[in-house]
Amino acid sequence: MSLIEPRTLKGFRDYLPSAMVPREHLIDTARKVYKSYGFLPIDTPALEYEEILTGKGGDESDKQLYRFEDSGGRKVALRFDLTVPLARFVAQHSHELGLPFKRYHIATVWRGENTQRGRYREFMQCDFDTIGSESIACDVETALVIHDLLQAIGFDDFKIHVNNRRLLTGLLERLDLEGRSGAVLRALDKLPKIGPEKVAEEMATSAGVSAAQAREILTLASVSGTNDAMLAQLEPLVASSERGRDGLGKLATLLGSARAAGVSDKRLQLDVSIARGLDYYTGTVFETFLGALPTIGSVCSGGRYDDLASLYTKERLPGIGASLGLDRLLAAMEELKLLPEKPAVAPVFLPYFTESRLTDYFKLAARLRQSGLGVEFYPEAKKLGNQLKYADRRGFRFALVVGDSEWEAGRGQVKDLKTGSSASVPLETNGAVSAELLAALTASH
RNA sequence: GUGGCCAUAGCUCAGUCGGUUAGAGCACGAGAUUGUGGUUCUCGGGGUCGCGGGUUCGAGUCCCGUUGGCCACCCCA
Repeated sequence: MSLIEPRTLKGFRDYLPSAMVPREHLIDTARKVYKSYGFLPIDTPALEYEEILTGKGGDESDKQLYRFEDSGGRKVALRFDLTVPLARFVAQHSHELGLPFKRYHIATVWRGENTQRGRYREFMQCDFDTIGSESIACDVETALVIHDLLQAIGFDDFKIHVNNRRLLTGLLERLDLEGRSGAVLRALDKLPKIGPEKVAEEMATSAGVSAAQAREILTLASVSGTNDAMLAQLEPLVASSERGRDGLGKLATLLGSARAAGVSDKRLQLDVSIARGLDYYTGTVFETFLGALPTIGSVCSGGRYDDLASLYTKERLPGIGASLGLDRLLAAMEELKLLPEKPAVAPVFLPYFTESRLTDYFKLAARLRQSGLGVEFYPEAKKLGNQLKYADRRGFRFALVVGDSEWEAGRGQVKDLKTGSSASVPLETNGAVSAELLAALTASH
């Protein structure tokens, strides 16, 4: 009989413990940061009616959608991001939620696009959004969450690029290019990659922008310097547009408030050229780059949208949020060797030494766990050397060696696997785990 | 979706001009005086040379297709 070749689909991955441990750690960190700002968890189905998911996002996301007919003949699709399901969710439940509604959502999404380093067809997003408020306070808070998140993950060298789309839409309005903002923005997004001339070319072909118009747009986009200097330079450029002035004012407030909250200008940078691909952003936009690995792209992106759920409800639901690119971030951390080689395990390793004492080992391990210590008991009474080798490879900190003589003496040998030293301590006092044992097993260096 | 490069052991790779039983390091398993790991030494298991077809007396090696990976474009986390 021929065997079935074990394999996974292109762009879909298995996660071994060495990959899963840092992954869970990252998710825990994100959860902790989101909660510290009052965001609440939600979840939605992986599968939605196709019409829910195809309504927005344009041709490009439609192409990348995994869709099929279920056995009941319904047209369904796998969610492509967490924002569209959020829109549906809020439209459906807004009366029970209360506004403003702050949620986070950590879940898998699927895109049938070509794979690349850090880019898969199944990947996880960690979104947080604030729905139902247009206050600039939410924009500030979004920046702070991104900042805290990256810092909590352990990055020191990163930069959040921030912009406001109203700057540009204000200018486009004045240039009578209002309807073509999407194409202009996409071209502008490539500025750092292909340079101003190519961008002007692309704007001419894709949006019919004249050379003079392109010059104005590029002048706006090429403003540089410190945040304060840029704000000053931008002022005259947008002065004639109310929308532009509003965008600039919001940026100034955002930068000032973030600074007051302790975010240094090194980490939050006004960048007029970032625009974000998706058309639904209307105000503040964010992209976050790692100083050590800018080529991997943005690891946390988001922005403000003023009509999140208009496809599903007549209620007006403005919002702002961002998404942490978990897989991209993990790929970056792996490349930068920020991930531990040995996954963390239970702190205490208990070798199975005296075969006839099985129940005693279980009793000892159970007591230690009740005292709050993680304990792994080796399942086979193999040679001690082999068991210690196993413990060493897994990265255990302590081995509690208890053999014939130890059982008889009522004492255990606590071996520090890092230093190789060991100490003999009593196993119990008055029928409970002895204080000496607990102390020896929780000692840290 | 378009284009380029690549595919040999679990991993990283060597394999001459097309020639005989396809190699190394790491990893894994066993052992080196009875109950002490990380270093060392010995031995061992593990390969449809991604898959399918073709050329040839003969293909890991050349050709075509296919699948997968990487990279660029597109798009995006």
